[in-house]
Amino acid sequence: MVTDQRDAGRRLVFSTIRKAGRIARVDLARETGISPATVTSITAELIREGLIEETGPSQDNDLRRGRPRVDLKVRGAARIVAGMKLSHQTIAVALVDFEGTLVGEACLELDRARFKAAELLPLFRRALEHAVSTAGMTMDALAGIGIGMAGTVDAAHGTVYWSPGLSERNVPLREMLMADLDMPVFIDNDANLVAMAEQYFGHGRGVSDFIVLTIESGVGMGIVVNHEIYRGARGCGAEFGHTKVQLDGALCRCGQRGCLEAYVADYALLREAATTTDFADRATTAQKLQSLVEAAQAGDETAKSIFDRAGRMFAMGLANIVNIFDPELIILSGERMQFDYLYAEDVLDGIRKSIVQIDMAPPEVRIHKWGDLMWAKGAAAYAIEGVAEIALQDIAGNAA
Amino acid sequence: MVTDQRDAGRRLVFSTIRKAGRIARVDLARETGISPATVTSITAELIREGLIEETGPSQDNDLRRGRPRVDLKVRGAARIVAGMKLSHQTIAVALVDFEGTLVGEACLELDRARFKAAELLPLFRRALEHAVSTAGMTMDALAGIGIGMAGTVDAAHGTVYWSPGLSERNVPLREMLMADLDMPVFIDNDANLVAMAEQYFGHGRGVSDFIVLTIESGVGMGIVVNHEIYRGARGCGAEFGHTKVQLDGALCRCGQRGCLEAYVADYALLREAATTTDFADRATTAQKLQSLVEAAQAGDETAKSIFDRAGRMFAMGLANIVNIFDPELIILSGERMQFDYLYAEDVLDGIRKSIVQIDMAPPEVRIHKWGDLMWAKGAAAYAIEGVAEIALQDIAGNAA
DNA sequence: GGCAATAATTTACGACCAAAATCAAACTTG
DNA sequence: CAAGTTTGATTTTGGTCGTAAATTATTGCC
Repeated sequence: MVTDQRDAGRRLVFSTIRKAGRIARVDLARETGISPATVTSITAELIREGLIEETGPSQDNDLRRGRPRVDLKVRGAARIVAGMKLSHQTIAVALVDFEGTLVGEACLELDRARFKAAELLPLFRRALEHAVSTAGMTMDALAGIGIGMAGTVDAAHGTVYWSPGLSERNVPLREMLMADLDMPVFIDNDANLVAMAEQYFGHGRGVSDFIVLTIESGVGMGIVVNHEIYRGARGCGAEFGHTKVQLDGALCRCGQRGCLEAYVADYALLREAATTTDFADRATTAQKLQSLVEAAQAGDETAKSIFDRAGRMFAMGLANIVNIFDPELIILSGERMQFDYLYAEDVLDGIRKSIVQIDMAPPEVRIHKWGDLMWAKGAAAYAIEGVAEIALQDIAGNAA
Repeated sequence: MVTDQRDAGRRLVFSTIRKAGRIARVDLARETGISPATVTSITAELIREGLIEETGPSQDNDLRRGRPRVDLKVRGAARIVAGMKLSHQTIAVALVDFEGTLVGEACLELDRARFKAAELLPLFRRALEHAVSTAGMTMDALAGIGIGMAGTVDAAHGTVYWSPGLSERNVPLREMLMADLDMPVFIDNDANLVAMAEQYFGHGRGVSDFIVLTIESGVGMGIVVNHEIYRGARGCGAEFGHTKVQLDGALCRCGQRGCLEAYVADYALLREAATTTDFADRATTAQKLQSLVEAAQAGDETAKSIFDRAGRMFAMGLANIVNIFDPELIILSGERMQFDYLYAEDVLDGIRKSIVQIDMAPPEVRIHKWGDLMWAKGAAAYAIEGVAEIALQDIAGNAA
C-alpha cells in the first residue's frame, strides 16, 4: 500500500496519454487533476522506462505565447504485441506496436473449422511465426498476445467454456498458450474485443458507456460500462444473439427457440430462402447470401420480405438493449456489406420508435464498416492493455 | 488533492463498517488492506466526528485469547434521514437513522393521482411534518431526504422527465424541494431505490452485480454493477417494463406495442379478464385482481391461461436480462402476494431453459417479499448514502 | 533587447502511511 | 495468584509522495 497513490497516478497519466494520442504536460495536469509538479515527475519516470516519449513542440505552438508545450505520446517501439482471431477455417494475426499501429499481419487457412485444444496450439504458433517472420522480427520481440474467439469465454480465468472452433468444452486455453508460447496471453470473446477495438481505435474513444454489435454468422455484443468491458458475473460476454425476440419462435443453433440469431444470422436467412429458392448452384454461404441480396435489390418480394422481417426483429432486439442500458452510443460494427439492409434507415427508425420516449435525444447509432483486421486489432488492443498493466506494475515493483 | 489518500481511506473504512454492521479494527485493517496504525487514526477521527462508535467488546471474544477486540459500528444517532415514495394517491414516509433502523413512519392519502409540481411541494412537506411530529422530532433533526418516484428520473440532476404522479414533464423537482425544505434532497426512480434497499438492507448486501425487479402497476428494474446503481447515459433507470417481448404485440400504456408491461402488469391482466368476466361488482383494481387470482386458484381455465401467458412472457423478459447481463443474483422484490404466479417454479424453470447454457450454475433467483415500507426505506438508503458523502466531505474540508 | 506569457522543473514542506515498538487487556499455567 | 502468553490497539519513527511556491526555460511582442 505504500506506493498506492503514485501507482494510481502513473496509471491515470499513462492512460490519459494513450487516450489523447498526443498531449502536453500542462493539459495532462489539467485533465488528470494532478499537479504539474507530479506530472513532471511521473512522466519523467515513464520516459526513463521507455513507455512514453516526447514528440517535440506541439503543432499549435505558434498560436500561443510563452514557452511552447512539448507533446508526449506512447512510445510505439516500447512493446510489440500480437492479436489473433480464430474464425471459421482461418486464423488472422495482427502485429501491432504499443501505439496501436499495425506493423505486420498474416492469415492462416485451416483445413476444417473445429479442433481439439491440443491441435490448436501449433496452429496458433504457426500463424504467429508466419506473421513475425514476414514482418522481419523474431518471436521474442513480442510482449504479449491477445486472442479472440466466438463463443462463451471467461476472460478473467482464460477459460473457453464453449466455442464453435473448439471440439472440447471448458478448455483452459490461456494457460495452455502461455505454457506453449512463454509469454502473457489474454483471451476474450470476439465481440468484446471488437468493443475494445472501438474503444481504443474507433468510435468509442473517450465514450464511457457504449455498446458494440457485430453480425457475422452469429450476432455478438460487447458492452462498455464506465470505460470498462462489462463481463457479467460468470465472466461471459453478453449474449445478444440469444436474446429471445419471440415466444416459442424460430429454432436456433443453440437448440432454443425464438433467439434473435435465429432470425438475423446468415443461416436463418438462407433456410427461409431455401423454402422457395433452390441454391443448388451456389457453393458457399457467402455466395448464397449474395444471390439473396441481389434478388431483394432486384425487387423479388420473397427475398425482400425475408430481409424485412430480419430487420424488424433486429430493431426490436436493439431497442431492448437501449431500453435496458440507455447507452450513450451504439456502434454497429462489421465487415459484411451484404448486411446493409440491417443498417437501413427503416431499421434505425424502428429502434427509435420502440424505445421509451423522454425529452432527450435517443442514443446515437453509428455504423462502422471495418476491414478484415478489425477482430485481430481488437485482440491486439486487449493485449496492449494487459501488457501495459504488466509494465506499470513492473515500475511499481522496481520502485518499491 | 492534498488529502486524497486519507479521503479514500476514510470512505473505504466507513463503507466497510457500514457493510459489516459491526467489525473490530483488526478486521477492518485486514479487509481494507489499510495498516492497523492508519485504521486507528481514521476510526479515531470518525469517532470524534460522531459518525461511528464503539459497541464494547465483541461477542466472540471468549472464544479467543489475547486482548479482546472492540467492535465498531455506524452511530445511528449521528444523522436522521427521511425516505419518501410517491405512489398512486399516497405518499409514504420512513424516518430512518444512520444505521438504517426505522425510527418513524407516516402515510398521507391524496385525493388524486396526478399533481403539478408546485402542488406536490406542500404535500411532501405535510407528509414529512406528520412523520416527524409523530416520531417526536422536529424538522431540523433531518439531515437529508430521499425520494422515489415511478417514471423516468435523472438522479444526477434531480430532474423528473416524466412520472405518472406528475402532470408536468421535465420538472427540476430536486432543486424545488431543496429550496422548499432547505436540506439535501436526493431523487431517483423507485425501482433503483428498491435495488438500493436490497443493497443496503436486503439480499444484495455484499453482492457486486445484481438486478432487482419489481412488479407493481408497472414493471421496474434496478441494476447494480460493480456495487453501484447503473443509470445509463441519460441518467434514466432501466426500462425493463418497456422491453419488447412481441413484435407488434399487445398495446401498452406507453403507446407502444409488445412491451412486457402490456402482458404482466395489473391493467394488462384485468383487460384480458374483462373479455369473459364482468367485474362490475368489484370497485378497486386490487379487488378485481384478487378475484382473478381466486378464480385461477379455483381452477378456472380462462384465469389460469391469463396468468400462464403472463408468466411465460415474464420468464422470457427475465431470461433476456440474464443473457445480456449475466448477473450474479436476481432479486424479485415486491409486496403483492397475488403475483405469486409470476414467481412460481415453472416461471423460474422457463428462465433457466431460456438462458445460454454454460457449464456453470445459472444466476440465483431470490424472491423477497417486503412490506409496504420497502420503497420508502430504499429512498432512505439513498438519502443515507448522500448524507454520508456530505459528512465525509465535511471532515475532509475541516481537516484541510 | 527587454518584457510578458506560458510551460516545465526544482525546492520546501507538510500530509500521510506503514513497520516496529510499545501499551493494553484479556487468558493460561504452574 | 503472579508471571507469561496471546492478541488487539496505539504510538513512534522513518520515509514516500504530492502540492504550492519559486525558479528556470523558451518563445512572442513591442
